[in-house]
Amino acid sequence: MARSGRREHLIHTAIALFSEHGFHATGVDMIMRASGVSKKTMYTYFRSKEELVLATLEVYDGIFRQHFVQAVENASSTPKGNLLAVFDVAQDWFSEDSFYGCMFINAVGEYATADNPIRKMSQLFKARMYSYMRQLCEDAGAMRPDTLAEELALLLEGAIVTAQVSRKIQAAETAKRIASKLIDNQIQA
Amino acid sequence: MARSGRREHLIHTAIALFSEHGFHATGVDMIMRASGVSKKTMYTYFRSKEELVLATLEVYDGIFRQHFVQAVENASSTPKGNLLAVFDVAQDWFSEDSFYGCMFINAVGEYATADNPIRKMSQLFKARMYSYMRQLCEDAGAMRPDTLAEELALLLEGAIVTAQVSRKIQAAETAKRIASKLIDNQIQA
DNA sequence: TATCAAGTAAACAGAATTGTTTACCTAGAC
DNA sequence: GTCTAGGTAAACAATTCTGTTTACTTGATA
Repeated sequence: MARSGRREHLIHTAIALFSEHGFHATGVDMIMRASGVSKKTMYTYFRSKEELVLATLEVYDGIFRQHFVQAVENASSTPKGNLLAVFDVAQDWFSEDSFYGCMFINAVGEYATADNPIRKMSQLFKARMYSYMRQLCEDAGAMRPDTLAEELALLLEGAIVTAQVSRKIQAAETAKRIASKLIDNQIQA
Repeated sequence: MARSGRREHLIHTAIALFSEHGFHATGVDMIMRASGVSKKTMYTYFRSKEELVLATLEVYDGIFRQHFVQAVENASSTPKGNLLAVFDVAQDWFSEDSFYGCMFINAVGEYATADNPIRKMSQLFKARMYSYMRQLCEDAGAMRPDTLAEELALLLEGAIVTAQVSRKIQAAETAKRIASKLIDNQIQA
């Protein structure tokens, strides 16, 4: 098959393997064998492992946020409901068998130097998530949407890491409970 | 020198290198060269790299928590003040040049499988931090110390990751502001 | 001073890493 | 059917990784 779906297939395999085993621990051989693609083909689509990592993160950014936004919007039709739904969606995420924390947080743990493009991409992802949440805050009529979004984003990060490290799925509920108070403080019913 | 400080020296070097570069990306050669110790000596103190990683995390657990508790206790003499000081101490930590996030969170990103001893050690560290904070909550006369400690621990995790990934030192202040409300809700002045 | 434990430096081994090259195959376009 | 783009499988290269071994050095001690 001369189908160009190979690149996407490689990336989807890479998402799964990088998530589970980390970036340095996942060799290109592993990815190439798992996706049933020859090494030569892999290196025609990606000039280096770093390029593959970057492409993987970029695609995953799109997939994750699209899914996230979709799920939040499905859960509620009011802006305030959406803000709370963020944490319900998070809980569903934490409950997945293939939950290994946030891929971008993990990436920064492995590529920490300030100028590293992988690091930068992770930072960008977080900035985009913040942007989305800030918009929700604004739509919900928050008095200080910037502040509220910062707070809710921080709660989400805390829940993710707690679920990942301490295996506490209910961290999502904890975060939601706090979020609820913060939201009520800024939005009059 | 037949001094047995070599083991400690190796571990301290390892703490710095693992923090900055991650675990898989840091080879034993790097650690051994950086600490001016021959490879043979290194392998007499640690039977494998995994053993070195585990010893490093164990020592760092002690160092970090001792420093943390000390700093919190120095900052305030009242239990309630201690609870808030947690986030001031965190901000100082985030401001260090050598801040690369929480070593244990990063470790779980690289060693994710449930039964991995490195993973377990990270989980234990978080449990110990929680214990400490729970004790502070109890001492401060919180109505539900378990709940409050869970909330504050989650806020701390969120601040750590936000400071690490998004380079927002002020995440500590954001967390502190939220913490302050939660504490006041559970403790009558 | 002779001894000995503990260390260094460096070679070595074997596996695994990223990346390249070579020889072969195979489905479609013509 | 033939040609060809694009693929596979596998060998190859160069480096790096963990871990071992060997030969030499040094400092404390009896």
